[in-house]
Amino acid sequence: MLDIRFVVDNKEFVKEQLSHRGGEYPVDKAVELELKRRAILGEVEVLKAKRNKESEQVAQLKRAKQDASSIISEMQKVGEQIKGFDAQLSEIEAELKMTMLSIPNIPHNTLPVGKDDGDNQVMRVVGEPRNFGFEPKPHWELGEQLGLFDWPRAGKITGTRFTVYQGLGARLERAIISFMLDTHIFDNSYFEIYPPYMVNRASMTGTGQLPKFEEDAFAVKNTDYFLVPTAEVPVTNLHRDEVLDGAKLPIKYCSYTACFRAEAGSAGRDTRGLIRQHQFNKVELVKFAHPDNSYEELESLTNDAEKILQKLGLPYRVSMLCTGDVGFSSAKTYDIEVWMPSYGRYVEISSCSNFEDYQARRANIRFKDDKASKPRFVHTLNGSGLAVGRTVAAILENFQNEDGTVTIPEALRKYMYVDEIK
RNA sequence: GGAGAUUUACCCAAGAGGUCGAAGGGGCUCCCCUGCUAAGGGAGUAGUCCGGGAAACUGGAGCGAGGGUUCAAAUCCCUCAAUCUCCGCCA
Repeated sequence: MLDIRFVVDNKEFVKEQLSHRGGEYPVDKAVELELKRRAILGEVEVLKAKRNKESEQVAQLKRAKQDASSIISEMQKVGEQIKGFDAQLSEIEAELKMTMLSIPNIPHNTLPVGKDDGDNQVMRVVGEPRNFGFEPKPHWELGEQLGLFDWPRAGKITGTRFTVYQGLGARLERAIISFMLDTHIFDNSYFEIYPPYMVNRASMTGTGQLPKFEEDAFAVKNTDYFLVPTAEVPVTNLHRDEVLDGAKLPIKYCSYTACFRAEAGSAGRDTRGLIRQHQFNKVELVKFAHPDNSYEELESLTNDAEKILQKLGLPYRVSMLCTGDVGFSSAKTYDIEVWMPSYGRYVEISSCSNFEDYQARRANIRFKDDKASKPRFVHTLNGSGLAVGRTVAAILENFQNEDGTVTIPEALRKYMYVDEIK
């Protein structure tokens, strides 16, 4: 969430910046509520100060065994007034909070102004799509022929958009998870976290999935828990309501989890293969950074994620999302897209974002440079490093051979114990 | 799932409806004292959030969380959460 004081003091600027996202946001309403809140707060606090003083008088009179009934009856009336103001205040504060939660982050000024993904800016293209010299197969066909996946039975035991991996398919998925984690731990110096797959409502709100996007999440019946849509949620919330030591920033975490998404708005899209699933694996990178250098940290986080594709030898490109395409909580996002022959285009495999203090304010994650200084909000960043299922798809498709076999990239062989899938 | 206990500041911990933003330890910071160390003596040590103010300063909130009772709540009542012990069940 944005800083309400900043919004009050810079209302027109905020509205102008948010207009680049397209869409309407209740900035005026938030400002109005905040001003009302301050006015009532001023009144009620005068009354409370009076009550505190007079109650002190009562205590003294009682100790001296004197009569205090006139003050008490007067304070009864004051108490009623306070109660009325407090009720108004909590109503306004609740409404203000909901309003602020529905206002997205201000896009960073380096973003191209644009409407949708057509206006994103390609930063670099690495590697070249291979010239096959034969008709390449999509990964779902290869996977079926090689016995890596069992979608009919996945449908039977669970439903659509779920996958049963088996044999070398299961091993490939597991190998990629280990390879990604090891790269980030040993090459890139991240600290590994293995969190719960369910989180409570406060965590989902802290990172911005709630209240606006509740229909995208799976809720666990008879509880107030949600299945994690990404490790970003549990890992970022590790430090919710904490004050971190500024000297320890940046804190760098990597985390493997399964991820669960309802894909509510995606009916009919990517129905075949591994691209869009209700349950998928992902290795996530999360950073808690100092505001002074969070944009450098965004560059290095993106490079860390790219390193996976480089080591695997997969062709990819990196784009900066435009103002109309950047996510709700993000100030700046780079998408990393891998070449997917069956789609004949690049497909998103990682999304690396700097949320600045937007998430940190929601989740109340602060730091102090030293003991004497005031706590400030950290900048939070995250990015996939990478989505595992889509990596499996990319490997199968990009490294397939004419005879239907798939060559395992060098970097994965020590995790796979075989050089090819046949 | 059942029963009981606990939750107070950096840590441990005392706390009666009014004198409590909170005794007492420990730790930490500074000072004194001894050749150094150990020991001893003294002083300091509530952070945080929301207001007002140019500032000095000042008002309010804050004892696990949220409600309630009361002129007044760490203290009484209710709901919830976490931790511990025992029982049950289980990988």
